[in-house]
Amino acid sequence: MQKITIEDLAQPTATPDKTTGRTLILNNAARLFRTKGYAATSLRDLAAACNMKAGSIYYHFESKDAIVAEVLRIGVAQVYEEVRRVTTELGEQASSDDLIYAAVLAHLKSLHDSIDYTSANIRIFGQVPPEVRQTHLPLRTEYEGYWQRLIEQCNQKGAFSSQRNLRLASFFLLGLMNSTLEWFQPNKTSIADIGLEITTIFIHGMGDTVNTSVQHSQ
Amino acid sequence: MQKITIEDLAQPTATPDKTTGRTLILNNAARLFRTKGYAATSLRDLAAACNMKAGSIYYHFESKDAIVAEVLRIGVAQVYEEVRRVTTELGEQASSDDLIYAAVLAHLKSLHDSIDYTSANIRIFGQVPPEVRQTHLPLRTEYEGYWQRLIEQCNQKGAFSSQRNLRLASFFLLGLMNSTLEWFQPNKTSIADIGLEITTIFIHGMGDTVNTSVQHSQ
DNA sequence: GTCTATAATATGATAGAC
DNA sequence: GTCTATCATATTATAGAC
Repeated sequence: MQKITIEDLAQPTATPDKTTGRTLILNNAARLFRTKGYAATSLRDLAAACNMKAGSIYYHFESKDAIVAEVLRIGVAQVYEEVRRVTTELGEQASSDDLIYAAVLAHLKSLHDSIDYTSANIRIFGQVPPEVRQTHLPLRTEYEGYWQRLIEQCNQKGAFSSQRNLRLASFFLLGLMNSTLEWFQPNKTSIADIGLEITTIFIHGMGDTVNTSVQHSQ
Repeated sequence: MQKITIEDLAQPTATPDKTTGRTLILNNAARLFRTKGYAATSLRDLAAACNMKAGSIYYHFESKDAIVAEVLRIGVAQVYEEVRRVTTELGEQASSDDLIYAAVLAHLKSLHDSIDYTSANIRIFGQVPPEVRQTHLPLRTEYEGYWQRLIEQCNQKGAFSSQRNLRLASFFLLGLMNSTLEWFQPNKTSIADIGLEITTIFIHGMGDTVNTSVQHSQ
């Protein structure tokens, strides 16, 4: 569980800082949706944040719904791609501890690297117009399924007690990781430390008397 | 960990079904805020759900902010009171396993009993006007502190490895429990089973080879 | 305790100049 | 690619009848 460090996680799909029209609008939209909510973010607010006027936005997007749909998509796609990348890189023969730790760290790092998009996704998913939500749902479900299969793979390697409910376990782990968006403070504990703590508790629990889970895989 | 069952948890402060003015407005407001968000819920929507006209709401509340402030307060207070009640009832000499299981079950049951209020609280907290949020924050922080002290008590009884970060642990447990609001389906797994699974994983982890955590405390 | 009517303002979206 | 101006509609909140 020490092979992958936070420096090893590249950022091929990280949010670009480009200040051109479309990307600028999306970045500001993600931030405003996250902080103010979907309905409370007016196109005048958004335009002002981009140093534009409201009418100009319609050159780049056909509607407010089109903007929020793209913000939602990016919020999942960034994380999904990164988690898939590091787990694929580890390969089939990796240990369960290594797989889970790498996936947890990739999810957490990506989540906080693109925090405006990922936090907006989680916060406003339930608020967007039903058509937008229905269009977005399959991508969410697909990513949840990716984690379910990851947990099942680890189970088949004998990593878990047969008493555990695997469907619940993947919901627990995702919910736990995503909740970091609401309380994480960079100056208190690093993402790498939080990832290690989450992995350790998930596999061994709070009461584990083994020295640490890091030494576990050595 | 078998002493407390889901039937033992009374509901002294559960949301009343009264259809009188003020309570009717609050119940409908909680439901609409939860499903549509804060800004997207208009006072016309709310009045229509109460079979009223928009103007009539101002007889019961002085503003939309006053309504949402009360919805937020109830969302935390219901859960807080119930968790405090069952942990106080168990007393100081209870085992760590019993304490955590009872608190987890009380939190989960209360969360889903008053789901419109609790889910609204979690979903719209970040969207309400800053003054409302600041007024509500101390109650949230106090409840989080209650869990931190509970975890610390269990730690002093020797329940946890000294390697674990107790501050993170309470955030993990709260985030994990609250995430059930987004995916819980009553026909798949009961709240009691989810509570047992959460407690077991939190204390012993997914890889625990002990038969079950229930037999643990016998 | 609920109604109607209305004031004052904000919203998403469009049309057409530059 | 951005602007101004505007349409049609929706919003919170108030005043006063019943």
